Amino acid sequence: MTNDGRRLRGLRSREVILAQAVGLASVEGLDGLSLGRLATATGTSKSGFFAHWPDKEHLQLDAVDWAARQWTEHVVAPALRAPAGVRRLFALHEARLKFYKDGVLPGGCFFFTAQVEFDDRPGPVHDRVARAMGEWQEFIRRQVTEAIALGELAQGVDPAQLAYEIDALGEMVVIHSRLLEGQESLVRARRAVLQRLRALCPDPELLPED
Amino acid sequence: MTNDGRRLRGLRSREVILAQAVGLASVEGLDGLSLGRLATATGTSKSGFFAHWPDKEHLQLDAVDWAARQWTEHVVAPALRAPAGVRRLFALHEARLKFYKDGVLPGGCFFFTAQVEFDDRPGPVHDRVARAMGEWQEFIRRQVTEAIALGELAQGVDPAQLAYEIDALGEMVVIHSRLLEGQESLVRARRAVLQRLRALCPDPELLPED
DNA sequence: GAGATTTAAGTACGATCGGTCGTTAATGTA
DNA sequence: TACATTAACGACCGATCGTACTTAAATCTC
Repeated sequence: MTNDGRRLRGLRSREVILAQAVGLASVEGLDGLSLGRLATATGTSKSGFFAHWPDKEHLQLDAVDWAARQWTEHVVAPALRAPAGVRRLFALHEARLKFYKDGVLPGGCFFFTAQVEFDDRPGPVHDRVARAMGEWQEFIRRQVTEAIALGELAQGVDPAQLAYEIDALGEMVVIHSRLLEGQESLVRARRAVLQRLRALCPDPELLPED
Repeated sequence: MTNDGRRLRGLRSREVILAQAVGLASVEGLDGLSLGRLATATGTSKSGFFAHWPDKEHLQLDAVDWAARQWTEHVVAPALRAPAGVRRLFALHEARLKFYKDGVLPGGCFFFTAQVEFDDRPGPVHDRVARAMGEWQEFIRRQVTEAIALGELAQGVDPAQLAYEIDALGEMVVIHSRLLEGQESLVRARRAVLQRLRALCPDPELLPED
C-alpha cells in the first residue's frame, strides 16, 4: 500500500487513460467515447481497461471526478488567489473564459457535453454530473453573497439570479466559440459580465474599465 | 405529380417519421438517433427509410429543416404578432421560454443538442445546423436594431452584444430545466431579460413590470 | 526462492449499428 | 390490359459496440 511498484504503474496508466478519456469525452460525449477508440488513443488494448474498472460506467464516473478536479485546478484555484468580493467573482469568470480560450480540453468543456448527454438519462452518471454542476453553481452563488456582504455589490441583488446570469454567459461561450464566431463570443461574454458587475458595484474602480 | 395517391401516402409517412426523428433527436442527439429505434418508434421497418432517404445523413439534414420550420412556427411567428420594437423582442424571448415550458420537444431543444453534437464534426449536417443557428441569431439582432431605430432602446446599445446576452439566457434554460431546478430557471431567464430591457428602454411602460 | 496478486493483452461472444438486396403489393400511366 | 413506379418489408452483411474468459508477465509477500 505504501511504496508499491505495481500500484504505482497502475495508477500512472490509470491517470493517462482518464486524462485521454476526459479530453475525448469533451468532444464526443461520455457515451460516444467508445472503449475501442479510447484504447487506440491511449495505445493500450480494450481489455486492459477492465483491470482498472469493472465496466464502462465506473470509468465514466471516474472521468467525471477527474474533470471536476481539473476544473477546480484551472478555474476555481486561480480565482481564489484574487481578493474576496467582486474582484474574485470576476476573476472566476475570467479564469473560466481562459480555460476555454486556451483549449485545455479539445471539446471546450467536459461538463457541458456531459450535461447535454445525461440530462434525460437517469442513473449514477447523471447524479454525479448533476452534483458537480450543483456544487459549481453553489460556488458562484457564494462569491456573489460574499461580495454583497463586503459591500461590493448593491444590497438588492439576488445572489442566485446574478450567479445564474454569469453562469449562462460563461456556458454560452462553449457553444459559440466552436460553431460560429469564436473570439467574438469570448469578448462578449467578458464584457457582459464586466458591465453588469460594474453597474451593481458601488466602487467600480475595483474592476477593470474594459 | 398532381393528385397522386402514392406520393401522398409517402409524404404523409415521411412527415410522421421526421416528427418522430426530431423529437428523438432532441433527447438522444442526431447521431444517437439510431435507425433501428426510430423504426420501432414509428412502427415501420428499418429498410423502409431507404425508400425516402438515400442514407442516414440525408434524413438528418431533413430533420434539421423540419426542426427549423417547427421553431419558426412556435417561436418566431408568435413574436411577429407583437408590435415591432422592444415588445416584439421580449415576446420572442417569452415564446422561446414557452416552447421549453410546454415541452414541445421531449428533449427541450433540437438545435441545442445538434449544436453540441456537431460543433466539432465537420460535414453537411454541421453546416446546415450552423446556418440555422446563424439565421436565428441574426433574427434576434434585427429585432434589437429595430427597437433602437424606433427609439425604444437606448442609442448606445450594441445590437450584437444585447442579442448575444438574450440568446445566452434562453439557451441556458434548456440545460438547467432538465438537470437541475426546472421552473426556477424559466423564471430567472425571463426576469433577467425583462429587467435588462426595462433598464435600456426610455419608456419602460412598454414592458410588463414583472 | 515459491506462491499469490495485479497489470495487461488476446480472443471470442452476442448485440446493435448503418446499409444493401431482392421482393411484394399497391398505385400510377399508356 | 400492360407496364412502370413507388412504399414498405424481411433477410442479411460487415463493422463496431461493451464485455467475459483466458493467458502472460511483472511484481509483491512470505
